[in-house]
Amino acid sequence: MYTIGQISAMFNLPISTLRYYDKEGLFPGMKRTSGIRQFSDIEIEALHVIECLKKSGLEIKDIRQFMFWCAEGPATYENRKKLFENRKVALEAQMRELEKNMAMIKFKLKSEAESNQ
Amino acid sequence: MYTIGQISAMFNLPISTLRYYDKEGLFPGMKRTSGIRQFSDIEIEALHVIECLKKSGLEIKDIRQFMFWCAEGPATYENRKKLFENRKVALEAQMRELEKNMAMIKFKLKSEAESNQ
DNA sequence: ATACAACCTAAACCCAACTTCAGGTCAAGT
DNA sequence: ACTTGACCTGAAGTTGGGTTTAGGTTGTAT
Repeated sequence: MYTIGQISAMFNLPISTLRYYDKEGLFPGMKRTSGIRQFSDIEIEALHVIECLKKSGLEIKDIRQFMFWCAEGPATYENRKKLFENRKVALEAQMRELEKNMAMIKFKLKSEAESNQ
Repeated sequence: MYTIGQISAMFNLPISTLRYYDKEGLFPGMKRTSGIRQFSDIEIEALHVIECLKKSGLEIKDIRQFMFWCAEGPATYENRKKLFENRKVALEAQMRELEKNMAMIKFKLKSEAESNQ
C-alpha cells in the first residue's frame, strides 16, 4: 500500500493530477483509510495502463470506461479486447504519421543546411 | 492563387482554423485583395510545414517564430536548422514511446484474449 | 499539547487551440 | 434592385486536461 505522495514520486506525476484522475473515476475500486487514499498494486497497474492509453490518444472519459469494464469482470472481455485492438490501429496510424513527418524534417534539415552554403 | 475556401478543402481544415492560423501570424507575408486572403504556393508550403511541426509537438507560437525566421531570410538559417534538429530528436523520442506503448497494447490484447478462454 | 508534514475537499482558475456568434462587405447572377 | 454565397472582423464561448487556492483533517515526533 502506498500514499498519494509515494505514487506521485514513483510515476513522476503531480499529486494534483492523481487526485484529478481519481475524481474522474480512473481508480474505481480504490480504498481509503480515514479519508486517505490507499494506492495498491491494482492502482499502480491502472496507472501504467492509463499512461499507455493516454499516449495512444484516448481521452480520460474513455479510459474511465475501460477501468469500469475492468472492475466489472469477465462480462466485458470483448469490449476491452476491442478497445485494445482499436488502440493498436490508432498507434500504427500514429507511427506512419511520425515516419512521414520524420522524412519531411530530415528533408528540411538537409535543405536548410544546403541553402546555408 | 487560392481562396480560403479552396485551401480549406485542399487541406481538409476548417476555414475558422485557417483564419485562426493567420491571426496567430503563421502566414507572415500573405497578400490580400480588397480584404480577401490570397493563398499562394508559399502559404501552401507553409501549411505543410505547419502540419508537420504541429504533429512533432511544436506549439503555435513557436511555429510562428519559425515562419518569421523564414520571412527574414538567410540570417536565420542556423536557428531554423537547430529547430529542425530539435524536432528530429523529439520525433525520435515519440517513436520510441510509441513502440513501448505498442508492446504494452499487444501484451494486453493477448492477455485479454487468454483470460477470455 | 503543540507543531509539522502530508493528507483531504470543492471550487475557481488556467492554457492551448480552436469554434461560434453577431454583424458586415462584396461580386455575380436574376 | 436584390438575393445569394463566399468572404471578412472582433469578441465570446468551448473543450480537455489539468493546476491553484483556501480552508480543513490526521498522524507522528518533540
